[in-house]
Amino acid sequence: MLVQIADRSKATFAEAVTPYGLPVHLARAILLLDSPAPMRALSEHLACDRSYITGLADQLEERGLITRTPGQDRRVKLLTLTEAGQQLRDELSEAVAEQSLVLRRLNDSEREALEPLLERLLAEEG
Amino acid sequence: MLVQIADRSKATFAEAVTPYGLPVHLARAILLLDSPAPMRALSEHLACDRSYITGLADQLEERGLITRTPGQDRRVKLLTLTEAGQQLRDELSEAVAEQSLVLRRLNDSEREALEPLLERLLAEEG
DNA sequence: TATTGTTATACTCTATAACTATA
DNA sequence: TATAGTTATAGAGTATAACAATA
Repeated sequence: MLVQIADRSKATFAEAVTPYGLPVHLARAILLLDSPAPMRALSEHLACDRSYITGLADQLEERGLITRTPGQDRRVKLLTLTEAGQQLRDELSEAVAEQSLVLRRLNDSEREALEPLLERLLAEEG
Repeated sequence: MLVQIADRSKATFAEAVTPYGLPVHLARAILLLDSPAPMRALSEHLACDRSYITGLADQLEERGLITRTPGQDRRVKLLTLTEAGQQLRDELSEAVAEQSLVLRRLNDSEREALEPLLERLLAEEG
């Protein structure tokens, strides 16, 4: 059931996001770019290789949604949302929240009951 | 969180299953073959194309785990577990249950609390 | 005509390995 | 020497399209 729900949540996310013409991973990346972040950080959050982030960043840059700016450590590149990126991020975040299964199907007290259970499931071993 | 948990559940499933030398999809197929089923049914349960099932069935057949038997409708082929397949299915099902996050991390009352919430999340629209 | 399964092929996603530039 | 990002390439996984047999 958990896997089914997660699959649906992913599908729901994809639906919420496609009107904006963005592949899922680009949308996830934008939502993660709350503040400028090194590409390495993205690769950890998205659980993928750094080389894959390069491709995502290329696409986001082509669409004018981010810029790459060098960090204090000059090996690092910070991905920073442009103004268009910021705006899109706000819209996405609203659209995703609206469609969210958890928000649509459960009321406050149910969500409060669900959360600790999920936390236990996610807790580290031991 | 749901997505994270599901990803971990999938990873856990994969770990439980690899000692048996089976790719995840073959293992899932075997577990679904509780009783002989048309390939079409598999493709729906696994949410993939029929042409992909052909490949899975080929592999399962090579390993001597299933046979293809024609159905009453002679277009249909029923996938049926061989004796070896049955046995492997039993072992798999035990191994998977043992590793399950939900069984390992939650006690009975917690599982009872979780289930109705998940059911609401999965409920059809309306 | 529509459906089941098959075949061949092509595409998408993602990782690996080798590279550069810094540290 | 180790790390961040890049590049080119390869592989896994999966779909599409055309087809044969049956309904």
